[in-house]
Amino acid sequence: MSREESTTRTRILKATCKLLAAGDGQGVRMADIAKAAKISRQAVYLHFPNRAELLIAATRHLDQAKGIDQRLEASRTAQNGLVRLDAFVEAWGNYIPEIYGVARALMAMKDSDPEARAAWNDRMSAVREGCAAAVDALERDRRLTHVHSRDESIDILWMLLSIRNWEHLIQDRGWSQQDYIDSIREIARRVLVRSA
Amino acid sequence: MSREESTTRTRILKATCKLLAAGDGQGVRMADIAKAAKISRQAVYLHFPNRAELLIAATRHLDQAKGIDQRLEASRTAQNGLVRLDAFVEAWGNYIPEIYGVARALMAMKDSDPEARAAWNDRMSAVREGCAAAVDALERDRRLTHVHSRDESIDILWMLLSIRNWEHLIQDRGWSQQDYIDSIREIARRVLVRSA
DNA sequence: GTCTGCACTTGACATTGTGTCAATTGACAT
DNA sequence: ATGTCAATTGACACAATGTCAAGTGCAGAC
Repeated sequence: MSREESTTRTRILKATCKLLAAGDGQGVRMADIAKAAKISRQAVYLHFPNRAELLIAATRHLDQAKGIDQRLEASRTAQNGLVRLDAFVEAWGNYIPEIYGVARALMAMKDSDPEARAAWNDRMSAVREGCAAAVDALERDRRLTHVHSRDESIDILWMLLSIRNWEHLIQDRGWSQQDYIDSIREIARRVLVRSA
Repeated sequence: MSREESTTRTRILKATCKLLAAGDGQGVRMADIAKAAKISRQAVYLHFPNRAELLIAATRHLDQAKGIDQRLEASRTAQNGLVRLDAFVEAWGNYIPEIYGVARALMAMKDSDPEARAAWNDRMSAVREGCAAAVDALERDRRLTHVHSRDESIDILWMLLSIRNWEHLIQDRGWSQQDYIDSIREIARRVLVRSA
């Protein structure tokens, strides 16, 4: 939200996010986006070279608009590793539904477009950093189970928090967001944390 | 393998599986499959009405050729719930790499084709039944943690064993198959099993 | 032997969606 | 007035899927 600069570029990005969030999913074409932004299809190409770049820009736009960085940053202020783990699970887990539409489109594109793949991996590595920070905080408190190594623990937490897992439970199995958060938090604790 | 009936239909299915397993991934078109099966592109359409049905038939073909049913059945003979859980994790987890290529193509198609989606869900519900059997066996032994309900436990095990999670760890993070199996087994135990 | 049916081939074509190109319009700034 | 810049319009190239119609070659029946 922040600035109300309604440049054509941001109108396109907003339209893209809106259509993808609506969840019709597959059926979002360049022409649909143009129509939603009330410009011609060709005008979209004046701002974005192709569909992949548009989707990438849309995720960045969304990340900024939703303030994901600040939200994840919040978990950094936690006093100890356990609280930090919980806070991170909650912050990211509650962020997923807000970006799912766009994320889904980008995930699909990543199979065919190397640029999209790179952008996606970049985005995911940011999440992984959060996982690493949480794991390291546990380690510092000597509360990390050493069934797995540090790096393995990070990968496991990252896997648990993947958008695909959210999709599995919420979309495919009909879980509520609250049940999802509660379960993932519990699983993360059981797998990563040992009793004091 | 079983029968060496080299009908055109099975030649097409074998070619499809082979190309998809090769992992080039996105770049498998109907024309590629036809060429690999040494027939004309149009002949493929004499046997399968469209790409979606071909992919669906290919997964069925692969499931049968690899004997997935027997392999999963093996875990049913386990004496107790814990052994059964381990056996199921191992059987399914080791099956994933053998079908990943075809599964990936079908997963991609499921976003756009309702038939593919239905076929995929059907396939996945078979895996879920295995998860349910393992959870129920634990329940019978009074070894199931009751942090989650029975149904939630099933969904969680199913989520842990999802192909996407295998993809995350093996493809994206470079884990070995052995590390993957060991970790998932360990996580499943920690989440589902309580000490005797 | 020829006829018939069947599996397959050949080549053309429709369709959908992406991306490109060139000519034009309209507004605004100087 | 003129130049510039964003956007429009319409035409087109390109993949890839899927459809259609005519033709080929071969095996089995009579």
